[in-house]
Amino acid sequence: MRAKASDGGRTFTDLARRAQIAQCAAEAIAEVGYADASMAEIARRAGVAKSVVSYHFSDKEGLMREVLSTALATYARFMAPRMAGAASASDRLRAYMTGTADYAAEHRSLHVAVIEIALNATSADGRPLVATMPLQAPEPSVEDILRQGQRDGELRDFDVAVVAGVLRSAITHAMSLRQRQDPDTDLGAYAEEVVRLFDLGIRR
Amino acid sequence: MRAKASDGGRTFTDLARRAQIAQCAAEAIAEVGYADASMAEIARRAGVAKSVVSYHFSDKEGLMREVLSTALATYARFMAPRMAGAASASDRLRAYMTGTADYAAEHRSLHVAVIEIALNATSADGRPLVATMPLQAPEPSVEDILRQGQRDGELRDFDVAVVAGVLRSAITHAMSLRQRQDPDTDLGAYAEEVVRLFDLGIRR
Amino acid sequence: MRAKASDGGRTFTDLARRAQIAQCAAEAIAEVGYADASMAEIARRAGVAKSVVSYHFSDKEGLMREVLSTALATYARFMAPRMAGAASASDRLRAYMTGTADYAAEHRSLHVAVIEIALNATSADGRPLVATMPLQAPEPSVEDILRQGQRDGELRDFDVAVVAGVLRSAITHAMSLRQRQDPDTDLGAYAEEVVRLFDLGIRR
Amino acid sequence: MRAKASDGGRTFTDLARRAQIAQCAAEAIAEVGYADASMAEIARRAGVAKSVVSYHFSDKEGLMREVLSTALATYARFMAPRMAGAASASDRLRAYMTGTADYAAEHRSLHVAVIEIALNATSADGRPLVATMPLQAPEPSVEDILRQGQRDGELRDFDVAVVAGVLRSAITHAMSLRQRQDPDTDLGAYAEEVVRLFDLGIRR
DNA sequence: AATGAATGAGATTTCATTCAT
DNA sequence: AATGAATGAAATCTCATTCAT
Repeated sequence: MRAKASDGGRTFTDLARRAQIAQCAAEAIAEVGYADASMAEIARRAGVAKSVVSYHFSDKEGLMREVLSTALATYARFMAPRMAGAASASDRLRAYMTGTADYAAEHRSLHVAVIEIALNATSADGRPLVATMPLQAPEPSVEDILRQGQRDGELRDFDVAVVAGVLRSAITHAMSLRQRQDPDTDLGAYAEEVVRLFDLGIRR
Repeated sequence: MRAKASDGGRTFTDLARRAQIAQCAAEAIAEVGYADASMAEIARRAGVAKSVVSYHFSDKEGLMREVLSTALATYARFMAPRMAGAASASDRLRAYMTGTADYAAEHRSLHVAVIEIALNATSADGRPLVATMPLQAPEPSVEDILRQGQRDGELRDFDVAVVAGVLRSAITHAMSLRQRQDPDTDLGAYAEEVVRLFDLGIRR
Repeated sequence: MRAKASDGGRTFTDLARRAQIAQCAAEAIAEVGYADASMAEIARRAGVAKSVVSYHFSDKEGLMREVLSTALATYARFMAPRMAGAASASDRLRAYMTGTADYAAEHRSLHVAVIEIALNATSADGRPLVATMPLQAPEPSVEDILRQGQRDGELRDFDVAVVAGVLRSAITHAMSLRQRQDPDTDLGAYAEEVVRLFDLGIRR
Repeated sequence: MRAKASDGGRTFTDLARRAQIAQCAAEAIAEVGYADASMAEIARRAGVAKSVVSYHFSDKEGLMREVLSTALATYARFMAPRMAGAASASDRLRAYMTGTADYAAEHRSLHVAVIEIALNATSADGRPLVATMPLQAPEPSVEDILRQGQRDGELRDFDVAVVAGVLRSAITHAMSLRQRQDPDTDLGAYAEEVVRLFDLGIRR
């Protein structure tokens, strides 16, 4: 009898292949964009036949879900220790932003791929793929942090939904665009700049 | 002999058709997303045959370029009077942001289409389409305004490229996402919130 | 402006192509069976590219529907005059059987194709294709004729559904099988034999 | 040394596996139809890996041949005692028909599977699979019975091939269709109806 | 004896584009 | 100026089959 992993009765080699293919998918998406990251292109990068991808994933949708959940898990593992020490809202926001920037630098393709998938991938029913996934944010959301800061009197009064959206886009889209324009961008410096901007913009 | 317009030796009817098709393309993209805005879908909305679109534009890339330049021209015409009265950097930024929000409300499909095209359209060589276009911002860019503000001592010291990028993404991607999540979003209020955020964040 | 036919705003050439493709589809199905009558095979027989078939029919399902309705219309046109003169139940049954045999001889591929499609084609939802079509039998069904004969005292008492099913299968499957086993079968003689069998079997 | 069975040098376990897989294949075909009874589906129902099926059968054609010969043997074993007591042609036909109906009720999937395979399965050369098999009817065929009845003066004069075909289709296709339309059909009553029909139709 | 993994062939369908009229 | 018709390329997915273990 073969050794089975805990996940859904899959073997280790199966899990390894899945991980490898998901990784190649992320790289393909990050490099050529979601639209051009076809199953054929992904297979090519993984050095396997197209049908191997279909063998390991029921669907393209299934593959994208794997990329997303891999990325989310990686992100959660990456962020947990960085968020742990922070108590005040501004400390937590700083941890969130610098941490995410570090993550983007270290896992560039995962980070870009998630953005691309979130923007483009649709489920079979036509709805955005992310809308059909239980994307439990691994820790307190940006909205939660901001609300806490307002309750504690640390942050001024503002529309949480708006500021959270702007903050998130600063650390995702805007950062990604910046990096695309200038591949040598220092993401650490970028994050520091954004931290300062928001610190001044929302503190009491 | 036919009447010719100044633009590239095209007749007036030709120009009218091109404009009509570009408009329909923008609406299609805004409504169903770049990926699903096929030439067939665009032609359907314009009430013409697919081949008519190909007749008026060398290829899909050409059509997208037209949408972009149309949008840019419209935007420039829309913004010019609103930027005219503003002198200080913060006034100009306020004019830029509230103006853009008004523009997004009034020319929803053009605004969304530009974002979609910028994110998704690729040139034949695989590079993003916008990277191959001389997208001269019609008037002083956000970067210019910020730099001026720093020179005048009105704004504190910060990395202009970073802040400009964040500011732009706040008024484009983030606003667009917000509108998608909550279609009833009051864009005027959104802009005011963002104006305040950046005012506090970058003033001296 | 092009000449348009009455049917759904289609041009004459369009209708001609559709008819040609449907004909080739019927021939392909009759010759190699439903399973092996792929879109590629059908296109090959029609001497056009695969995509031409897709151009004229939304779906494979759409093509099969066309084959069915073409066959039904042809069959109705073929049978109408033959059923017209018959009054008594046995005359009508004779007309039905000899007529259908003649039809099968004259329109072999249509006849076989309908049987194949009825047995094999499934709609998108998995249900048999024929179940989703309003297959209005062109004239009184076999069931109706049998019931009439019983009412008139011309036919003995029996289960109409059972006998109708056997009779229909005699003139479709059984005849088709017979023809496959012996391609030189005289369908007229076949029909006469079946007419006599049922005449004796169900008369009062 | 392993115990070998007489059949083709196969071990008992081998034969058991083959029988189990063939049984599952029949069930799959009867339930989802020939087209959807893929090797994967069959393996799934047998609770083994796809490759196990390929291991025990040279190819899909081989598996179908096994299903057919299993069905034939089962049918022969089922019918033998029922045919044994019958002497006259009409008694034998009655035994044939009621016996087959009982068989269809008792071995539903085998019965349906055989019909499906006969209609759909093709050999590598494109010809129907059944055409390439020596389908020796295990005992006196319908044709034989009819001929005997004519010789004995019990049955009238008719084309044996035609009537045999119709009779067979009545008890196979027509019955199967009837059962599909109305799953609660009483097959015994169905057979009785058909027995009477043919009794009247062919007796002297 | 069994099987997980891999694969090539082929199915249907979509799309941008071309061409004769 | 317009368009119906056609087309090749490519996308996703399924399937029977093979092979190393």
